[in-house]
Amino acid sequence: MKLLDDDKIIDLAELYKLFGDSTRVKIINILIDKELCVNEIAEGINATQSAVSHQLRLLKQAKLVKYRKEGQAIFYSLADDHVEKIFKIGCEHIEEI
Amino acid sequence: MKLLDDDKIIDLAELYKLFGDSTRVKIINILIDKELCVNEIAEGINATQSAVSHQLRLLKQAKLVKYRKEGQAIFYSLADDHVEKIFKIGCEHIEEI
DNA sequence: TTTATATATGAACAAATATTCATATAAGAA
DNA sequence: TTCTTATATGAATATTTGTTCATATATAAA
Repeated sequence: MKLLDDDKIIDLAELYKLFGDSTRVKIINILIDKELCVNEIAEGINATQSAVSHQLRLLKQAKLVKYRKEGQAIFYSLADDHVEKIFKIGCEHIEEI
Repeated sequence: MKLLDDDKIIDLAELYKLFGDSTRVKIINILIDKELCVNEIAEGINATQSAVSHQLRLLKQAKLVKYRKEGQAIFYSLADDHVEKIFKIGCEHIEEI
């Protein structure tokens, strides 16, 4: 295993940072296997619409979630399998401690 | 996939948070496949001994690294395969964006 | 014992960040 | 158009967090 260069290290840290907040982890968790609109997410995780929207923006920027408009609603879902994979490998780790 | 309860969500976020800082990612990266003492780590990643020591304390608390004393030196290494696994799955993700 | 080396730690400071509140934008319904 | 609903966003605030600096602890060498 070679050392990553600094740019990649920073990218990697930025990626994990997004998983490093409980509101965002809740969002990712609730989006596993389904798509939900912002309000549904907010209700589902007991957070305000604003807080969820702010966090979705970060997840969207990092391409961890994708979205689809339908009327007034905007449905969010996980962007790809990697997101769930990263989530699940973390779960495995905390189960084993 | 069921929703994790709040305690697990918090544990999970705490775990990822540790991967969400470039100094710590560098430490984890440099410890893959070998053990190093604090000074070697500090030199290897261009950080001060103090900064590295502070971060090692966090990694140690979370059991992401283990250590072994030998004379004055303290050799650190990754605690288990999970750490490298989490690291590598993150690498895969950033490679693909 | 004194000196040197390796590591850890507490306090202070600066920077990053999550939430709240108010409000803006956008889309549909009346 | 006006009203309602859904979402986004900017500013302010409070909290968290990483680094630095100084110093403490511990081990080995002289």
